[in-house]
Amino acid sequence: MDISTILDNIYKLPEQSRLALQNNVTEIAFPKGHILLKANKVESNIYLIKKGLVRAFVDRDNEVTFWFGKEGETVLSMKSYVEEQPGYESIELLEDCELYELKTENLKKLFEQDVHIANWGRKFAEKELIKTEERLISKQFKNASERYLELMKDHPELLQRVQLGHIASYLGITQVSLSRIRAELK
Amino acid sequence: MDISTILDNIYKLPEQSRLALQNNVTEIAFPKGHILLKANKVESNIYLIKKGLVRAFVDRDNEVTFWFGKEGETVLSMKSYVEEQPGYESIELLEDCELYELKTENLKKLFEQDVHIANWGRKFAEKELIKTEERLISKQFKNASERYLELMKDHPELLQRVQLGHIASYLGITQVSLSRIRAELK
DNA sequence: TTCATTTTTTATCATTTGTTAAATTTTTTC
DNA sequence: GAAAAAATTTAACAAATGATAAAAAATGAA
Repeated sequence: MDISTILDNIYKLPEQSRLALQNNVTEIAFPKGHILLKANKVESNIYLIKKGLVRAFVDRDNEVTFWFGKEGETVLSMKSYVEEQPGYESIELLEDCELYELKTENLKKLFEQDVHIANWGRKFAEKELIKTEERLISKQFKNASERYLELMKDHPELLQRVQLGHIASYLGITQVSLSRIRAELK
Repeated sequence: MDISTILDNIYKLPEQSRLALQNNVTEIAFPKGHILLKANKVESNIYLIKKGLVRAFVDRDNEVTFWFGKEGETVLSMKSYVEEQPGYESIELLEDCELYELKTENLKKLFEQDVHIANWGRKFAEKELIKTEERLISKQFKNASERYLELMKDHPELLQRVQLGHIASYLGITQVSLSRIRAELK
């Protein structure tokens, strides 16, 4: 996926602003299994996914996956990005990935200088906010089985690309529960 | 709570930009029980809470409260604000409220014209996003009892101001479950 | 391919949360 | 302040999900 397509999908930018952003982007690739961002660390880059799949997870006694990112999506340590504080999540590559890397520091300078880029950043946060809020509501309304069916409907490709343990974690249930649910649906 | 304090708490604005925002704000009051924003409707205003308490809820077969807003917080129909589409939530006043009203249309013009205000809007969305993401993670890590204790710790005043049925809904459990949890904690 | 490792499923039992109904307490209204 | 209404708690049982262990299936390495 092309960098200009990714940027414009978030918010359509005037050519000049989009180029200003693109000029700060470098391409980089990592293999499956690589840890791109680490929890409890102030991260200084964000990434846009050109190709591949990643997951965000929090690791306390057990490990909880709470986000998947694929082509066109933005990978960042939310607390680092917003508050310049150590983040709660780690990002692991679930497939070999090609990424566009962008230094948070440079992005923040652009936010101050260019109203279009500031609005691009605003739209990015707003869209993520809606997605997160909808998931929170879905979690409160629906049982595990309904959430699984919803995920199958909205993101069927994830079922092909992600192992079920991570899917279960994302749905907020154990892998054993997910197996049971899948068996009941047959 | 003063409008300039509320605005600056989200993101410190230069005097001129802050005044541009303030000039678009009008004060308005509604009594407890009033429905400020309605689900399935494109809402054209957002509100900043000067005084009082509100809840956001989704109403399908049962009613789920997923957000409380108090002094200094921003009330909006997220889908209306971001996508100009009918929102999923209604907002009910849990106390008599004094509000600052701001037309979304005017705010969006300011976003295009003033880079500081655009960054104010960006920061607002980013901060809400972190709060929402932390709640989603909390819901996946913690059981009902732990979430109740967390709420008591982080927002003890809510327990005084909100009836337990709404708290239970916010925690994602039934009122009966919450009563049981409270009894066990004694 | 074959063996080892990892992932997924199945089974059993324990725990948590939901449902319904009734009792109790608190709040509101007259 | 008394009666009515609303909110909260308690109780008993049902349903959903978790925990643990073992079996089966899929994947990866030699």
